[in-house]
Amino acid sequence: MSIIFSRKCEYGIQAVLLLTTEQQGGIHTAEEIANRLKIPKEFVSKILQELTVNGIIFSKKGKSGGFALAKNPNELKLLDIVLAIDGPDIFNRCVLGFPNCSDKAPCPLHYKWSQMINQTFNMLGDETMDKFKQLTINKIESIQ
Amino acid sequence: MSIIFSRKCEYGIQAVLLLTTEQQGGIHTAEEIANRLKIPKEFVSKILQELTVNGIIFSKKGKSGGFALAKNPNELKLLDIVLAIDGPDIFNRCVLGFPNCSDKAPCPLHYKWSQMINQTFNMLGDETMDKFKQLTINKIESIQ
DNA sequence: ACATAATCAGATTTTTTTATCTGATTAAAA
DNA sequence: TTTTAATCAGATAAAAAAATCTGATTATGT
Repeated sequence: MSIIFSRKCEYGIQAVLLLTTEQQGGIHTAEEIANRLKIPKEFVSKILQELTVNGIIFSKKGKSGGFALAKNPNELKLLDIVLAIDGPDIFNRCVLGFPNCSDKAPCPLHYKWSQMINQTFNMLGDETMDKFKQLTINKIESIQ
Repeated sequence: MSIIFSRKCEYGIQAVLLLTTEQQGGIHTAEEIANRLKIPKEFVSKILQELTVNGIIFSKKGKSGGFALAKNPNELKLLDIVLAIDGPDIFNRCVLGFPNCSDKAPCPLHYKWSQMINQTFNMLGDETMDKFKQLTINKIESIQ
């Protein structure tokens, strides 16, 4: 199957979106996140840890602990989440897998693709956060 | 690692591009294709078979056999190749993995993403074939 | 007709990704 | 201070994708 993001990355983005729908400081446990998104708890725990290490979210240990957004959602870009989870490969690697693809020796998709990548992966910055939140809330509800 | 296309799909696209750089009817063996693209021969053989079944390329069996483009390159779209190898999943599946994502209940990336998909996956139709061929030749040479 | 060189088909192995398990550590609440 | 409920860390298992192997079939060229 062709995929765009790894499963890990999909779950990570979903989790961040869920946290985004809450007030700043609204804290959720890994189990709660897993249940609402219907994804494996242990797996999402690992991903939440990576997001924590990379400063996208923060974690509170111990009883009544959990996870919450570290940044103001307005400053958050999709780029940051993907970088935190899967690293820079998706941006460095040629979309068709040609090893020497570059601006100077571009593959047939090179220009359109990097244009698209820039547009898409910076999107959480220029969308208004209200609209974004609303869409996300709809989505979370539609899962349940 | 986040990827865009499966490895299988990448190899398939690369192989078709290689065939595109030849005159219509120019035939190449799986081994030749594997060597020029520096990808595993047995794996690309399988992929070439799938492309054959789906009518993207045709195969000639026996001695002096091999593979060649089945269509006029002008009629060929990236979409066709991806569909032949990985099926329609990439177009049906939500980019963020939300199970109920649709036009009516869109995920935050839904609209931008489908816009991008349409632009990108139909591209081999509206690019002029000469330019496309030139880019591909550059690319193949830069690998070696 | 025979040898050769290719595709084709299916099974198997290896590697990577996804998912699970176990236990340690942390901190709040009783 | 003890119990409880959470993150954290590392090992392991299961599933999927990528790669390899073996042999059969096909058709060309000698």
